[in-house]
Amino acid sequence: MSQSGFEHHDHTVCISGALTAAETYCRERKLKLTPVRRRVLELLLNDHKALGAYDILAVISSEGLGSQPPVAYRALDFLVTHGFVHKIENRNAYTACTHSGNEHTPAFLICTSCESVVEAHTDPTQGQIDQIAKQAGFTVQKSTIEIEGICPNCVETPAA
Amino acid sequence: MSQSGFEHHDHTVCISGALTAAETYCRERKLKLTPVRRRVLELLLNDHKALGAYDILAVISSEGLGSQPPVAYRALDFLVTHGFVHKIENRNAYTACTHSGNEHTPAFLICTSCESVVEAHTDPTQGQIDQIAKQAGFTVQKSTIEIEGICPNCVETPAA
DNA sequence: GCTGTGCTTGATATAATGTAACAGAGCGAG
DNA sequence: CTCGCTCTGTTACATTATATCAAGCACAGC
Repeated sequence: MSQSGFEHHDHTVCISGALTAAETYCRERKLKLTPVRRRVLELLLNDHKALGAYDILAVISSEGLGSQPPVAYRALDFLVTHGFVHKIENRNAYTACTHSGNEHTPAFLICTSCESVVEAHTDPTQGQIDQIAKQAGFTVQKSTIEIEGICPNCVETPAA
Repeated sequence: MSQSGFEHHDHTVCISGALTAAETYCRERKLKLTPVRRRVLELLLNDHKALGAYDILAVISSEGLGSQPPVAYRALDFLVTHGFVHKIENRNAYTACTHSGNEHTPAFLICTSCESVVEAHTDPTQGQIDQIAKQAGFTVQKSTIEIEGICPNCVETPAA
């Protein structure tokens, strides 16, 4: 992984790293990374895009892992709750967390051309948001930061 | 209006100000602030909360202004396109813009207790987001910033 | 005044996204 | 071995959003 997140990288490392991190995390807390849950996480790790719940359902269903919407939504709930996956609100879609394990305030860069999603990070104690909240006497529980635009790859060669 | 946005204020001024601003804007550009569109804007101005499209539809329908979903969605599209209304993605709901007319990068403070929504503002040239985007070579088109938490009124008296 | 053009609305149907609720399966603790 | 827990299977439904085509309406130009 590099600084920007849009560069080429050894993606098999991305996947296996995140999977083993998830396995470790679950083992430590006696959570069950069941076949459905694991498979959904794998699917989302497969590339840095956001998949809709029904896209995911279509795949796991074709693999005999459950064919009804609740199966997909339950797996996603689990993965989101434990921080393995984030929901991209403005797409109604889900993407694997690329910083598993850490507490974080993610900010997503979403390319409107190739639909790549990169998870960046803000320092919550540094930003304007925190200032604004403080000034307003507002206690922050959760931040959703989603930035749409054109990624460096698509500036050069649209829809890479 | 004050700095934080959660204080009491003369809300009739809020409403009439935003409405006349919208009227002026439309007159200048020969846009049509038709009865449905105007009424939807009014509804959203009525209080600083986010309303779902079907909440809005229920009201306008009861007033004889159109009873099918596309009526509400079209009015909302118009209002969003021209910046009179913003969509709150994590609620699938809509709220009136309280800074009509200005180009802006809004950040929403959403109280999970009373569901109030306050529109704050970031300086896009100042924040971490801009830095992150620059570093990644990412061209920003649109930002979605939604902060959930507890507003100052609800800290004192829950669910005010 | 007519007429054509473009935008707005009306209306039907359907797609996409998300949940409630309950029954059954599997597994570990006692 | 059985109780209790979590996870899964399944049915049914709720909510959010859009595609499509027909009809109205206003204004520009003739």
